[in-house]
Amino acid sequence: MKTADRLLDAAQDIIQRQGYNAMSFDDVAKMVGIKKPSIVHHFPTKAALGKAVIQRYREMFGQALAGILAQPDQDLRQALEFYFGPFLELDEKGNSICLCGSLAGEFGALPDAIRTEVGLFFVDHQTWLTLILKRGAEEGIFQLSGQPNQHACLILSALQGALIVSRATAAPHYVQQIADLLKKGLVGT
Amino acid sequence: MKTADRLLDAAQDIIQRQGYNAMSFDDVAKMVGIKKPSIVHHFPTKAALGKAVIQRYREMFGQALAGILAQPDQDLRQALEFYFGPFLELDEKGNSICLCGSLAGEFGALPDAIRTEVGLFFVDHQTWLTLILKRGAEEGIFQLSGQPNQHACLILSALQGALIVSRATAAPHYVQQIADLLKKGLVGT
DNA sequence: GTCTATACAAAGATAGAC
DNA sequence: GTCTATCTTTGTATAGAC
Repeated sequence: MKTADRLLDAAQDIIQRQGYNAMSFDDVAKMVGIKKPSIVHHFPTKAALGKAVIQRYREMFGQALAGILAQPDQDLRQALEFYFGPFLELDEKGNSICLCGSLAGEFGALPDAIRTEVGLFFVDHQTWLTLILKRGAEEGIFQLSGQPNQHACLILSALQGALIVSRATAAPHYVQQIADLLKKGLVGT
Repeated sequence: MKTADRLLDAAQDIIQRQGYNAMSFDDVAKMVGIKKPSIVHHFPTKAALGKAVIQRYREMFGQALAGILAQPDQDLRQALEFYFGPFLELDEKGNSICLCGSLAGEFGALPDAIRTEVGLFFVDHQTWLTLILKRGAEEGIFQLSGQPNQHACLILSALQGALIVSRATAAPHYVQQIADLLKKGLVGT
C-alpha cells in the first residue's frame, strides 16, 4: 500500500477517535512507521492532510450512495438499510464516530478548506436521503409526517448525534436502537 | 462578577465554539483580561477548569429540568417544549453547540475526569426525557412507536446532531425543523 | 489575586544530506 | 522518499515577587 494512503488511513483513524486538533504529524508518522518530516513530502501541511482525508471519505460515501441509487428495481426500505450500515458498524466497533461528525464538533477551530468539505459532506447526505424519502413517499412505501427534506435532516442528525452520545455513554447497540425507531417513524403508525 | 466565574464563562464559550483542545489558558486569560498564570490560582490545571465548566453546566441543566418536573398540573407537551428551548437558542445564536456535544466529539482526547462528567450529562438527559415520555404515554398524551427510553435517546441524539450539522451547513432554523418533526413523531399519525 | 519570568514539552514546518 | 537537525511558536505549568 502506498505511503500516502497509509498516512490518510492513520490521520482519519485519529480524527475519528480523538478529533482534528488531537491529530499531530508525529502521531500519524508513528502509526505509519516513518518520521514526522517525511509526511511533508506527501502532504505539505496539516490542513492539506486533513482536507485530503475528508475528500477521500466523501468520495467513498458518494460512490456507495450512487451505487445504491443505480440499482434497478431498488427496494427503498433496503436502500435506507444500506445507508444505516456504516453508522451501525462504527458504533459496534466502538471509540470511533463519523469523520465529519468529529470535525464538525470542532468547527470553529478548523481551517476554511476543511470547513467547506465538511459542509459538503452533510449536504451530500441530506440530498441523497431526501431523494430516497421522496421516492418512497410517492410510491406509498413511506408515510412521512413532514417534508422529505425534513426527515432527511432528522435521520442525518440523529445518526451523527447517536454515534457521539453512544461513545460517551458506552451504551450497547445504541445506534441500532435509534435506527430502529427512525424506521418506525417512516411507516406511519 | 467573580474571576472564577468569568473564567468558567470564557472557557465554556471557547469549548462550545472551537472544542476542548482548541481552548488554551492564554485564550481564556485574554478574554477575562488577566494573564495566563493567574488562572492557576483559580483552577490548578486545564483539566480542572474543564471539569468545573461541565459540572456547572450539568448543574444548571439539572436545576432547570427538575424545575419543570416539579410543576403541579404540568403540561407534558409544554415540558418537552421547554426542553427544546436551550437547543433552539444555541442554534439561533450560531457558531455554538452544546458543551457536552462538543466535548463528546473529542472524547478520545479527553482526560478521564472530563469523560465521566460528559457521560453523566447525557445519562441525566436520557433519564429526564424517559420520565416525561413515560408519563405522557400513560396519560395518553404521547403515542410512542417504541419504548420511552428509545424515544428519549432519539430526541437527545437528534438535538445534539442537529446542532453540529446546522453549524457546518449554516442552514437557517435547522434545529427548529428537527424539533418540529420529533414532536410529530410523538403524537401518532 | 495578579504579576513577570521561566521551565519544559509538543506542535507545525523548513533545510539539506542520503 | 526518507532521514537528521533545526527553527519558531504555542501550550501547560511552576517559582517567586508584589
